[in-house]
Amino acid sequence: MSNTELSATIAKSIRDAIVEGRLAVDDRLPSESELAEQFEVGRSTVREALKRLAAQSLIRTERGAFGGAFVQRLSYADAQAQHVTTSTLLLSMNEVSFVTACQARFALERACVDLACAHRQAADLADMRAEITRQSQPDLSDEGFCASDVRLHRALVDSAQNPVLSYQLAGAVEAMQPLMNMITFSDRSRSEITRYHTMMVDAVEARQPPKVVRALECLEIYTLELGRGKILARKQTPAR
Amino acid sequence: MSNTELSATIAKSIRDAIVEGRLAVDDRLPSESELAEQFEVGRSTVREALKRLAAQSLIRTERGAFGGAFVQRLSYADAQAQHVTTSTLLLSMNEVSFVTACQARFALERACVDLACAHRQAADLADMRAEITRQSQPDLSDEGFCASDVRLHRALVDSAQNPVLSYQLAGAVEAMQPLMNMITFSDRSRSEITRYHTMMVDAVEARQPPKVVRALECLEIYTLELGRGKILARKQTPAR
DNA sequence: GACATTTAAATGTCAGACAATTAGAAATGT
DNA sequence: ACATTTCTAATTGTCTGACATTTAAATGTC
Repeated sequence: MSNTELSATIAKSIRDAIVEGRLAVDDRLPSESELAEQFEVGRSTVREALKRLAAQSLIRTERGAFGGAFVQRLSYADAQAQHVTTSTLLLSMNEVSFVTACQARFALERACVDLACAHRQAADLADMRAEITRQSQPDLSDEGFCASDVRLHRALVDSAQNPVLSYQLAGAVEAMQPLMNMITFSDRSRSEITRYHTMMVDAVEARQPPKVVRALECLEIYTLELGRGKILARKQTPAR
Repeated sequence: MSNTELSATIAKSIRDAIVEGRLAVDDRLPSESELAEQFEVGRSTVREALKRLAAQSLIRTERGAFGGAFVQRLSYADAQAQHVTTSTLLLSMNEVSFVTACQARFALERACVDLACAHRQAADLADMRAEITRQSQPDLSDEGFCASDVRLHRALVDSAQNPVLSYQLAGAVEAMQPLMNMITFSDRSRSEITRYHTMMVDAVEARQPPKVVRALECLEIYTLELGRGKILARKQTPAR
């Protein structure tokens, strides 16, 4: 306790006030000088605390007269961005096997199948079909293929029309992209994947959850197969 | 672009270096003074940037000679803590209906059923049964009941033996707790919930995924029913 | 060789200054 | 009366220099 830095303590104090609702969205915090007085610290210490909160999208700051720090409404987009960053780093900095990550990813994705079949709109289907078309272009780079893959799965998740679910799943799916980028896709594997994608979207359109699940399972098995040969020598501690 | 603060730019620059692997785990960053020179800014600006990174658990700082800022390995625990905070705030600061949140939560939880049945250990079952026993104590407070509920579901998720899945799901489940805490549990509803919990654990022990799913569905329906009457007047913007 | 002391490097904190930004008030012009 | 410009005050952003604190390593002492 004695070792804790003041700026961390102050950040925690303010964060608690926000989490517990004592500070509501768009409320203005006291100015930096006032906070410095209240907490009996220097202004720079307060500023470090505020930067910590800003890094978590808990506050935003505005300059000028009547500016200051305001409690920020955490948007789905911000929350998802943070989730993606965290998940990506977690995967890249720990010895996570390709199998474990893949298993988790597809298990999670299956979570949206029932709702997707129930609530999918024409626009969702169009989005997904558009990505499948893009994936069939022969001049698409590997990165482009992976990016399109992510967008397709993202569209599947969104078709459940549940923003909370989208936030959770899209984060998980996007975090897998760097791992997928390690795989080079031959013409053959591309067409195989696209075939499963088509199966999947057809089943969503037909509102047949078990068929969607089956397509996803095919994809999972095939992805694992593609990843198997791949050297899983991860790069997180390259030398020494 | 012209409006971006220097400390944010510097933080982004270092964050990119970490994400792209140019800085590996436990690498030491240059000292604050050296960074200040390199980026041609004052030391306080560098410090604000470092605090932003520290808030995301991307670095840790050590004091004293040969101290400094080190790239930190993001642990599952840290990642999950961040996920819980983010998810909780997302739910508390946006107009998310109880139904939407509940739907997402149970859809996600179903994602671990197959793996849980396949890989559950005796210890997992023991953990879950222990929580059920605790929930049957009549002198347990509502908060205690909810906390035990979270631990039970957490144990279910962990029994899949997939840390990536645990991280994702545990975050989602824990984030729902504040919403659940709004419900007061009568003796009758407690015993009803405990009954479903027992069904669920029995099915996991018997390795019968469909039965687990059915128990979870019962729980979801019953939870929704309990939440329905509840005033869903959310507190995020109490008075204007 | 074991223990105590000193030293140097680094972060943590503070105070004071100034620049940049911005909304609103005041002044000015028509 | 209204529009435009200028001024003003509040606030964040940045820099500088100072000092306190912490810590590992170097040095000294027995």
